[in-house]
Amino acid sequence: MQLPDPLAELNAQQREAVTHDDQRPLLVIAGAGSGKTNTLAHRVAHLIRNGADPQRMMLLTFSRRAAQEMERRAGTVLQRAMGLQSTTPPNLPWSGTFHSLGARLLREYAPRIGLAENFTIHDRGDSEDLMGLVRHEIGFSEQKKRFPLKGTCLGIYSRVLNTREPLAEVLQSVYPWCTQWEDELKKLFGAYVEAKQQQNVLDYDDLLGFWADMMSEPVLAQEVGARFDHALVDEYQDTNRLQAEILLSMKPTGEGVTVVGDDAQSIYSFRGATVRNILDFPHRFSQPARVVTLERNYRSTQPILDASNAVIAAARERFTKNLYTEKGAGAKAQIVLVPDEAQQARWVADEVLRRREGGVTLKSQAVLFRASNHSAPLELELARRNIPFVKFGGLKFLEAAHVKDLMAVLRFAQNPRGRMAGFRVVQLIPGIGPASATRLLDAMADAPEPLVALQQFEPPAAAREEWAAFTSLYASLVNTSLAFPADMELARSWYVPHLERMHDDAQVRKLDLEQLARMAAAYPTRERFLTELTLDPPEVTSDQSGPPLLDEDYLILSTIHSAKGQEWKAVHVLNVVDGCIPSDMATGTSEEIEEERRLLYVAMTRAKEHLHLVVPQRFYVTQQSGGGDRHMYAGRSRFIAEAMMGAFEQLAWPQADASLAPSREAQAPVMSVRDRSRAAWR
DNA sequence: TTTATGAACCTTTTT
DNA sequence: GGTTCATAAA
Repeated sequence: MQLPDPLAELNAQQREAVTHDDQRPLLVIAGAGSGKTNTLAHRVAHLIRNGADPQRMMLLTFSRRAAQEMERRAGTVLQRAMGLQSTTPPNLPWSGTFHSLGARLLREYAPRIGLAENFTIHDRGDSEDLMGLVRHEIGFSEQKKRFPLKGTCLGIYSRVLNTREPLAEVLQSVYPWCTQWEDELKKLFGAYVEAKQQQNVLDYDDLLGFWADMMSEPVLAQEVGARFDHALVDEYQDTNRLQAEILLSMKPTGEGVTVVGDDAQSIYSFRGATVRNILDFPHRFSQPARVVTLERNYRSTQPILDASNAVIAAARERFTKNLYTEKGAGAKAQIVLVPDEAQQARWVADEVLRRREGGVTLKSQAVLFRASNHSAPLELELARRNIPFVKFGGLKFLEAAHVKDLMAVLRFAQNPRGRMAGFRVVQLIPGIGPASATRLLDAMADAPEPLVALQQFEPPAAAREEWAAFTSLYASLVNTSLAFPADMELARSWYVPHLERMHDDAQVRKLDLEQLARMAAAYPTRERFLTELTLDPPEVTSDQSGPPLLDEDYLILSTIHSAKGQEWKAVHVLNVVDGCIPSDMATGTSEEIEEERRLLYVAMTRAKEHLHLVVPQRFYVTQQSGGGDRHMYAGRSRFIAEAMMGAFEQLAWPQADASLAPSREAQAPVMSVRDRSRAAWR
C-alpha cells in the first residue's frame, strides 16, 4: 500500500526544518502564523519515524497546553504517515515547561543532590509571603527610610537568578531606586534562601537554579544529558539566560537540539527573557547551528498582514522577516473609535453577535486586552446580554482565598516543615492567631518528628475542641494510608464548616472547591497534584456562573500574553490607546516600549480574517493622588502612526458627529441618591 | 492574644 | 472591588 507522503503539505522551508538530519543544532526562525507548531509536530513525528525513542525526547514548550497540542498533532501526523490504526498519540513523557521538567528531575535526583524528596513548591504568593516574613524578622520592615516591599524584593531576587547578572547590575538597570539597599538585600536574600532550605520548600527560581547547579557537576551532567537524544524548545525567544544555560549544559555539542522562535514576538522580558538567546544561539554550541526561516504565513489575510507588518516595521531593532501569504484579499484591519469604555463594551458585544449571525461561531472569536482588568466593563455587558464567555489570564483560580486554604491543608500534610502552608492552615481554627501559630511551627521545626510535636501542642483554651478535630485530620493526612484523592475529600469536609463560618458567599466558594476536587481526580498522587497545579495552574478564572459546558459555544476573552500561539477568525483588541498599549507602567525605558510594540503585534497577528482595534477616546483612570477617579482623554496608541493609517480602515461609532457628545445612557438616570439615602435608614 | 472594624491601597503581563 | 494593613475592643 502506498502511504501518503507526510511532507507533501509542507513548503520548502518547513520541509528543510523537519528533515534536518545532521548533527548540528537547528534554529528555526518562525514568523507569526507560519505553521510553527505544525512544523515542530512534523519534526517530532519525523524523528520518531526514523527510530528516535519518544521516551528520550525532551520537549520544552511554553505551557503544558502547548505540549499537549504538540503531542496531539505529532500523533496525527505519525498516524497518517505510518498508517497506524491506533488513535493514541505518541507518549512523550518528557514534555512540559522548563519548570515542570526541572521539578521532575530534581525530585528524581533528590537523594543525590541533597534534597528531601517530599519538597513542596511555593507559588508566587507563598514566595512573597516568605520573603516578607524574613524581611520582618531581620528588622528591615521598621527602617526609617523605606525598604523595598516584599514583592519588589522577590522581583529583584528572581531577576538576579534568572538573568545571572550580579545584584549591583540588576539594581542599576532595573531597580535604580533600590541601589542604596544593596548590602541589606544581600543579607535578606541569604536569609530567604536559608529559610527555604529549613522548610524544605523550593520556589519557581529554585527549579531552574538547582537544575542548572546539578548540571554543573560533570558526573550528573553526563548522566542526565545522556538520557535524552533530542531536546526541542518552542517559543525560544521567551527563555531567559538561566534556561539557555541549562540547555547548553545538557547538550554541549548541540547535537539533537532544535529551538523555534520569533524575535518579533518576544514579550516576556519582564520575567528575564532575553532575545539574545535566539540571536546568539547559532554560535553557543561547539559547532555552529543551521538556521531555517519560515516566512510564509498561513493564518491571516493579506490586509491583516500588511497592517501587522507596518506596526512591527517601526521596531527599533529586529530581524527582518517579510511575512507573506497566498490567502486571497480580505477586509482591511479596522480602527474603531468609540466614545468611552462603556461604549466600547457595547460595540464589541454588537460586533461579536453580528459576526455570529454571519456564521462565525463565538469560539472562533476572541477579545484581547493588555491587562486583565481591562475586560471588566465588557464582562458586565456580556453577562447582561447572556453571551457566554471564558476568560484566560489574570487572577487565577488558585489565588482565591478559599482555594488556597484547601491547598495549604494538603501541602502542610505533604511537607510538615513548610511553614507558609502551616501558618495559613492553623489560623483557620478559631482561637488560634499568629502568635499561637508561630509557637506551634517553632515547636515543629525543632522536633525530629513534626507530627508528634503537633499532637503534643497545647492550644489556647478557646481552641481546644477544634484543635482536637484538626490533629486527627492532620494525622490521617500525614500517614498516607488513604488513597489520593480520598484525603482531598477528608480535608474538604474538615474545611467546609470553617468556610461557612468565615464567608457569607460560602455557597459560591464551595462550587470552586468541588471543581478543585474534580481536578484532583485526574492526578495519580497527592504530590503530583500539588506540584503540577502549582507549576501549571488552570488558566480559566473561577467564575460565578461556572465554566460553560464544553460543547457550548462561548466567546474567548484573553490577555494578550495568554493569547500567545493561538488564532481566531475574528479578533477584537480593546483599549488600543496610549496608557494601555503601551501600558503606562511600562514606558520607562525604550526596551520596555519596544516590548509593548511587539505585544500589539502579537495581538494583531492572532487574527485570521477580521481584525478590529478599538480606541475609546475617553476612559477612566483611578489615581491614588488627587482623591478620586477622573476622565482622561487618550490618543490612539503611539504604535499606529499616522503614516500607517493607509493599512487600516477607520470608523467611528456611534456616527462621528455624535461621538463626543454624552450618550443617551450617560444622561439617563442610573440610580437615585434619594432612594438610597432613604433606604439607609429603613 | 485574638478578632472585629475601619482605612488605605493599588491595581501588567507569567513560571 | 478586593485585599491588606492598622487600630481598637473583647
